[in-house]
Amino acid sequence: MTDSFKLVGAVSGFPEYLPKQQRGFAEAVARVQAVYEAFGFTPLETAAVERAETLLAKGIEAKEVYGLRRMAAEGSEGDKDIALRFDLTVPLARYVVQNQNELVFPFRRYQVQPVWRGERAQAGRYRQFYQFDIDTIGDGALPLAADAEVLAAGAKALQALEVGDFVLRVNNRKLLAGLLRWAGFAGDDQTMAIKLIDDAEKVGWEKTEAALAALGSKLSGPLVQVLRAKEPLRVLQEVELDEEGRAGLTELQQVLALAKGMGTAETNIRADLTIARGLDYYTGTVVETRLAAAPELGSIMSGGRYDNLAANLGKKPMPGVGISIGISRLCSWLLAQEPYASMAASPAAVLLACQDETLLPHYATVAQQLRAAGVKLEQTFGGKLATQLKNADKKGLRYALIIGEQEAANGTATLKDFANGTQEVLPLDEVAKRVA
RNA sequence: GCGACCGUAGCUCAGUGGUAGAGCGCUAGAUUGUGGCUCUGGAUGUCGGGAGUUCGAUCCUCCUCGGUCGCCCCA
Repeated sequence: MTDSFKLVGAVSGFPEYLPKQQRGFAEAVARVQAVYEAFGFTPLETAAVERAETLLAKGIEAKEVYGLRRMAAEGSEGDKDIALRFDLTVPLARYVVQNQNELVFPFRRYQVQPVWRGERAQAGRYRQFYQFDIDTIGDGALPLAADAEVLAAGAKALQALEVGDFVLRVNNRKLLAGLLRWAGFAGDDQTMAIKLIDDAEKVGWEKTEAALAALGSKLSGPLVQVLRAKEPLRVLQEVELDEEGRAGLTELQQVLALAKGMGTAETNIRADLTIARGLDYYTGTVVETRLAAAPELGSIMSGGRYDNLAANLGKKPMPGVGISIGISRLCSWLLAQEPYASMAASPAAVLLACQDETLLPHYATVAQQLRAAGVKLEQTFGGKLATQLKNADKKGLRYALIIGEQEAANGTATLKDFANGTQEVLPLDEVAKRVA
């Protein structure tokens, strides 16, 4: 150990995995990726940083955004307008506007990258975390079917992850706005009311109803009844909505019907008028998702329709719709579940042990032959055999190959199976077949 | 950014105003080419850092740094 640098702990809120967990995370990512590619979403990565101006354009709180500068930057010396992205949607909007002549619309992309937020770290809440997003961006117009498609793809992704029961709770901002106007909220009061509704599950509906009344609604009681109704779409027939509200209702009904038509199970999706979403760029469909097995995680997949996000950056309207899986937070629970929990720390299936260091040239040949035959094989180069085997078992390798003087001389190997403790001596060219 | 709690072995933690312990892990052996189980032995600590009180502080006080949880916000 050198003393040429000072070793200090990892920074809180910037999680790092152990090998086994990292493989679990990679597995989760691969499963989601496979689903999204089946829908034709194409992979994309964007830069970790954006211009601060771009990030802050949408009324995001500046205190949550990390700025970037060189340690020794002086005065007006560059880089001070650069900041780390806090989500993947805003960078996507910028990317699409910038490359609109090269892209084919509607543009479907998936993106799994870290984002950064300047908050205090807590359980399942990090300052650096991965999001796994899909979005579809239209050129001028984007049909409602695109909303349904991202919901259906997201639901399939969660199934592929084997998260158990879950529900996509879908609402529509236009409908919610109409409903709030019906209840007497307009302008800033409407924004406040949305925040109150967003908080309701945490603080309780009684308090929320009182707060809504205090905010000036004569209809806070009926409003809460409608919001919480078991079958909100039926109850809404009784409410006299304005034109925008009715349009939102129609959109919501269509999106649900289309998503089900695209294969989303009846039990995995439903209308929920209490879903509001904090971010103010949503204009239509909004969705949050909760796991039955882990409700404490909150929403692990959320998103919605934003008709104007890209319009701020370019001239043409570029409506988009997308959902984001909070895969770091999800994994804080998921990696303790099967099949992730019993995942091996090593990707290798076979340990080629070193029984005798003078045989290393022979081992090298054997290793190459087995890898060429498709065997994932890890080698040790010395040490006690017992320790080699112990470590291989601990890392989750299924087999060990032991080759001593005698085996080397007659072209065989002892194959040990950790799963049941058995072992047998085999000709080398049968080993690959046996461990396949 | 605000509030509460916590910092003792690699990890999880116990403990006392008289300079420290358990479990797990690590390691050696029982078991001379063989892991997981069992048994026996061994190593490991600036008791987070600094200052103060005291004959003496890991323990009491203050400051500081770090962590956890809650609020805000959200994945």
